[in-house]
Amino acid sequence: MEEVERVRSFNRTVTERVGALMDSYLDFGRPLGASRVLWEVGAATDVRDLRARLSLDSGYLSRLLRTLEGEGLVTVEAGTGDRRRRTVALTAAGRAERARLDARSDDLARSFLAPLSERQTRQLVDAMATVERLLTAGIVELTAEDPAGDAARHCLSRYFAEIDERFDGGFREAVALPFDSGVFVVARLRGEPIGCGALKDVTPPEIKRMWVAPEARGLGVGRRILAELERHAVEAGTATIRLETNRVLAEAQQLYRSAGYVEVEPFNAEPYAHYWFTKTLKPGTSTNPSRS
Amino acid sequence: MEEVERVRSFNRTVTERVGALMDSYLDFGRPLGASRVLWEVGAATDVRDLRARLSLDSGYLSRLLRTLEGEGLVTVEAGTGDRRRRTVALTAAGRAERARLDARSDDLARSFLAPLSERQTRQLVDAMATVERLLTAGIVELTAEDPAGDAARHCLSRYFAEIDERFDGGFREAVALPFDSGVFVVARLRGEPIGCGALKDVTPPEIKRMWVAPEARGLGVGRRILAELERHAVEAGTATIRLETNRVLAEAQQLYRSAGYVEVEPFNAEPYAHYWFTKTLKPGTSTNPSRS
DNA sequence: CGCGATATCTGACTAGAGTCAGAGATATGG
DNA sequence: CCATATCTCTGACTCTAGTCAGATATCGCG
Repeated sequence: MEEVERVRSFNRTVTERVGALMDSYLDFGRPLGASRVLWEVGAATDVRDLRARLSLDSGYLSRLLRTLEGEGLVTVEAGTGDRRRRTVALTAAGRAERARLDARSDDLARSFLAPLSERQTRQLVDAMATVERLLTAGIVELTAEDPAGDAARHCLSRYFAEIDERFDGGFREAVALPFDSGVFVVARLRGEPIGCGALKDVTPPEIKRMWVAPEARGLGVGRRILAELERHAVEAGTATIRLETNRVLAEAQQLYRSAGYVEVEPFNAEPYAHYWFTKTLKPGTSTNPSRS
Repeated sequence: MEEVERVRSFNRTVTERVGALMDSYLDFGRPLGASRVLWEVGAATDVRDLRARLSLDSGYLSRLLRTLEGEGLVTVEAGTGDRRRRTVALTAAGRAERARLDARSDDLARSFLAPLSERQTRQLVDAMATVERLLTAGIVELTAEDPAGDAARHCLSRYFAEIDERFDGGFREAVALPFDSGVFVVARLRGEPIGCGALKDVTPPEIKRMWVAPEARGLGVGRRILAELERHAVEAGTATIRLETNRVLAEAQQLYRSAGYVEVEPFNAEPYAHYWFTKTLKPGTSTNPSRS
């Protein structure tokens, strides 16, 4: 079967089958909207946050909350501090109802697995993980952004925290060679920044600050950031690109080697580096060519 | 991640992602119901069939057809023969609209694949095929039915037609040893019979008429039918079960061998058989134990 | 305090999706 | 030919989901 046909067939089958799950899932004599709210309230939440998370109209949400309040499942009270914002909390009955919803959802997930042999179960679960991972990978977006912006600073602080933990002897930004100017690329998943990378505009340009959030690893985001930075370098007319890395970052070295970087003698005095790499760029070639 | 949690996570991610596809898919300024009808009409169809396929209320479907008729996309005419039944057909405009729908659906399937590398595309497509196959396998139902019933006769006629084509020298039912009485199991997928198998009540009992529709192969249906027949044999207190098969049915032999059947000398005069198998049943054991 | 911004709520409205009870035309068995 | 069943259609209705325009309360700031 051809690829596109395969995807369409998957969509049909899965929406039908999972749709059936969702139908039962919501079948608590309560509209779907109300169930979704009940689910999302979880711990006490601001109405404002709820609205953002479920992207509901304020009037609509208000009415849904009135319904749930009427059923004695939630309480809505003016928040502490700002008394315009109101806080929703589950009552005991609400928590019980939410637990029922949870159990029901478990049951229905189990109903997918029940008719299968153990081997088939393993296959299905593995394949589901792969599909989920790759569908998620597909919606990661890369943008060149201001390195001083919120998203960039957020990524950098998580990056520095991580390497401070992983490097032998920790990491202090002031000691490392800086990324001061050049291109800064941020990867986002559903708006949330989940990775970054920089191309420092020295001659030849250097890759710096490559990082992918732990929860987004395995999606090929690092490879895409690298390819994007290389593209910028090629556009700027560069023939060579360089980078250095620490010995504990095994996964990064693996990425660089498989992307065609070769190890060279140290070309700078980066105190946190153990390996130095270089790659000769051919115009029109990149690590992960986009397809037509 | 635990299996059930994995399935739930898959459901969330996929419904969100594929749901987005469906939203655009239906976004033709036309309600979803109308699009679904437009899609299903395809070649000319009885209104009655359409209703069954989409499981719509007759009044509702009637109204949807009026809408499409108003847009000049379909024609509804009294059928030939029975003039109560009406026949729906696409007009030229309707076919064009359907082609647009089709192209749009292709585009959106492609949008899933576009950001992925070739290797990732292959992985995704493979994993989707696996998920689809195993989710479908999960809704196959086995029931013991009257061997003279519609479903059984339907399976048997397809079975005989298939082996008539595959056997060297064809197959004639009158020449073969009969299945006259015993248990007849039918496998159904969404109500459609897609496989069968029989347990002839001789001593020891014999497996006969094992068949799975080509479109349902690879779902483990044969194995389940076999296990079900063995279960019946065990319940009837039998220690041994026998069967014979033709040399061209390689996949069947593979199934029998992997299910613990061992080849023995011919025990009957079945003219279409080349191999004879037997298996000793242990109470409480089956080929594909159901899980708690 | 007054002003503009923010957060929530209420009322009025729309559209989609579907149900249900007949009505009317047509078939089929006796 | 008649009674009964079948098929489709129309009209009247419900429920869910969601939008939009204010009304009201509260906050932060000058």
